[in-house]
Amino acid sequence: MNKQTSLTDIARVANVSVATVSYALNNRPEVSEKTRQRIKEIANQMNYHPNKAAQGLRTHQSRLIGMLINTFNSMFNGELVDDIRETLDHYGYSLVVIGNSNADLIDSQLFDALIIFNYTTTKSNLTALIERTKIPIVLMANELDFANVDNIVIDNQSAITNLLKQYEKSQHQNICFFRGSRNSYNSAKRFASCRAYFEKYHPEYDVAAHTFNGHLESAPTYPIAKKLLSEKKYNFFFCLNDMMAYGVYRAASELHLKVGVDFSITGFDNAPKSGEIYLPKLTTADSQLNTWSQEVAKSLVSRLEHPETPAQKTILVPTKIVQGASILYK
Amino acid sequence: MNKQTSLTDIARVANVSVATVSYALNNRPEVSEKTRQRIKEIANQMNYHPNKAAQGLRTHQSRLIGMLINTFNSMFNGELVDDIRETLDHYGYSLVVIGNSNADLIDSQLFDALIIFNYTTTKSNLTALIERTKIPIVLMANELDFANVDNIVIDNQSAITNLLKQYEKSQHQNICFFRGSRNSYNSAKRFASCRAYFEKYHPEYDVAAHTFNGHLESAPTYPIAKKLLSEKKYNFFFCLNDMMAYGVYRAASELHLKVGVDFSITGFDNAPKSGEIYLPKLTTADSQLNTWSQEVAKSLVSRLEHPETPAQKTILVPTKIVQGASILYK
DNA sequence: CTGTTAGCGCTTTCAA
DNA sequence: TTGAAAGCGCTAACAG
Repeated sequence: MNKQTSLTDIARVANVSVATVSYALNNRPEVSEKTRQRIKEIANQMNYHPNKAAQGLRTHQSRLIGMLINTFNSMFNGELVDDIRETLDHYGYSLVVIGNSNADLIDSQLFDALIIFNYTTTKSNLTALIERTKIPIVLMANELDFANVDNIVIDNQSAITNLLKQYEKSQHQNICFFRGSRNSYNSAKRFASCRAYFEKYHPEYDVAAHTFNGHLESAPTYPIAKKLLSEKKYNFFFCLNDMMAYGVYRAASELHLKVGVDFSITGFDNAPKSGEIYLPKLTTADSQLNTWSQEVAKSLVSRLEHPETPAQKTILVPTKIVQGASILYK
Repeated sequence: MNKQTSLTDIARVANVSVATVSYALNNRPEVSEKTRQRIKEIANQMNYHPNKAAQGLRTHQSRLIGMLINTFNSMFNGELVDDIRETLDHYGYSLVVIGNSNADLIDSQLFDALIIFNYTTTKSNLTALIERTKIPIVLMANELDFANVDNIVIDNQSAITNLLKQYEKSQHQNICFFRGSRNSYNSAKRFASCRAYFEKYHPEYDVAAHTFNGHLESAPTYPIAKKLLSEKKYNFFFCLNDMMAYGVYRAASELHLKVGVDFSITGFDNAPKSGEIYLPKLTTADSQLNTWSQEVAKSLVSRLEHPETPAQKTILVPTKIVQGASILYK
C-alpha cells in the first residue's frame, strides 16, 4: 500500500505552497486562472484525491449523510433510498447506509446529518440516540419532538380515510383488520385512524374485537386468514400493509375463493412489483415516493446550509389510492 | 451545535495530559489501573466519543468497510448483507453501504477495505476502480485478477450441472432457456455452463437458438413466456434466476396451465420468501448465504490483519438444489 | 495573487 | 507511570 498523493506532494511538484494548491483545487477566487489550471493538471496526473478524514477534521463537516435502517432485509423500498441518494448527491452530499447495530458510528462525528428509516423500534431507543446527537435528523417513520428533528412521514390518516371510503362504497358489513406490532409507527398510526373512523361513523362496531396481528408479514397472516375465510365470518379484509394482504390472497387461492368476487380486500404501501404478484390487482394506498424522497433530502440540505432555519417538525407525505380489482362493489 | 467533548477536554478535567487519556481509553498498559478507571469515569460522564476523522487521519485506518451496490433496489438479498455486517462487526469493523454513483467516496480513503456486490457492471468500469484502489477488495459477483482482489462467488457451474441433472431425470426434450444481460456475471457464467453441458452431452441441441432474454426480471419474461407456452413449443423452462421463473409462473396461471404438470420449470437463487410466492414450490439452486458471508468477511479481515497474506483469488461458494414441485418427472 | 502558519482531535515516540 | 510534542492532510486567517 504505497501512500496516496497529498496536497503537500502536489505543492512540491508544482513549486507552490499547499495553500495555493488547496485554493486552486477548491475553485477559490484567491488564485490566478493560470495557476489553477496548472495545478489541476498536476493533481490529475498524480491521481490526487482529497483525504476525507483530514477535510472532515479541519472543517468539521463530512458531507456524509448517514441512513439508519433496521436490517438490510427490511429495506422494502430501495427505490425510495435511491431517490434520496440521488437528490442528496445533487446537493453535494453522499448517502451511506448503516445497520441499526452500527449506530455507534453516529457518535463518532462521521455524519453531517441523519436519516432514520427504521420503522420498527421503541421510542426510548430512538430518543436516547437523538438526545446525544446534535446534527439534523429526519425521521421517516416516527414522530418525535426535538429541536433538530424533522418528521417526514406518510399521511396515514388521510390514506386510511380514503381506503375506508372504498369500504363504505362497497357496502360490505363484515370487516376485519390486520395490523402489525405496536412498535411499528406506521401500523400504529394506521390502526389508530381506523379506530377513530369507526368511533365516529360506526360507533357500534368494535374494531379491536375484529383485529388480528399479522406482524406485517404474509407468512403469519396466512393461517389466520385461512381460518377466517373458511369460517366465512368476514367479507372485507382491511390489511394495514400489502404483505399481509398477500397472506390473505394465498389463503384464498388455496380455498379456491376469488379475491374481489367472494370477498374484498385492501392493502397499504403499493409495494413495488405488487402489480405482478397480486392477481387480481390489489386496491391499496401508494405513498408518493418522489415527493417523499424530495422532502427528506431538501429538508436535510436546507437545515445543513441554513442552520438558523428551525426544523419544520412534521411533514405529511400525501398518498394516492391505487384502484385494483380486489373490492367487490355490491 | 455545541462542540463534542474531545480528549483535551477530558485531560483538562482529569488534570492529566492528553497522552494519558488516550492510553487509558485505549486500554493500553502504559497507564495505572487507578488512573484508567478515573479517566474512563470522567469520559463517560462527559459523554465522550472518539472522533473518527481524527483517529483515521492519525492511524491511517478507519475500521470502516465499504460495500458497493448497483442500486438499493437491486439489494435482492438483505440477509446476506446482514450476515456480512454481523461478522465484520464481530471483528471490530463496521459495514457501510453506498451506491455505485458514490464510488468517489472510495478514493477519499474512507474505507479500509471494499466489498463489491454489484452484479451488473461492465468489466472496464470495475477495472478502473480497482486499479486506482490499493485496499483489499472482495468481488461477490465478478472475477478479476488483481493482487488485492479476492473473488468470492457462487459456484454457478456445479449448480447448473445439478439443475440439468434434474432435467435429464425428468426425461423432457424440449428445453428453453431464460438468461439475462451479458453484463451480469452470474447470468453469463450460468449460461456458459449450460452451453458447455449441452456441448458435451447433447451436441445436437443448439442452446443459443432456444434462449431468450428475460433481463433477470419477471416483467419482461412474462410476455415471452406467454407466447411460448401457448405455442406449446417447449415443455421445460430453464430460468437462470428465480425472478424470471416467476414471469413464467404468471404466464402459466393466466393460460390455466399447471406448473409441474403441464410443463416443468427451474430457477436459480432460491430468492427469499419464494416459498410463499411460488405455487407450487419452485425447484431452484440455493447459494449458501451463511458460507458466503463468512467467507467474504473472513477474507477481508484476514487480509486486513495480515497484509502479507496473499489474496486467495477465487473461492467458489457451494450451492444446494432445493427440490420443489415444479418439475414433472415422466 | 501567493506563502506562512496555526490548528482540527487523535496516537505515539521520546523524555522525564 | 505520566507528560511534552510532533505530525497525520487539510483549510483559512493573515501577512506580504
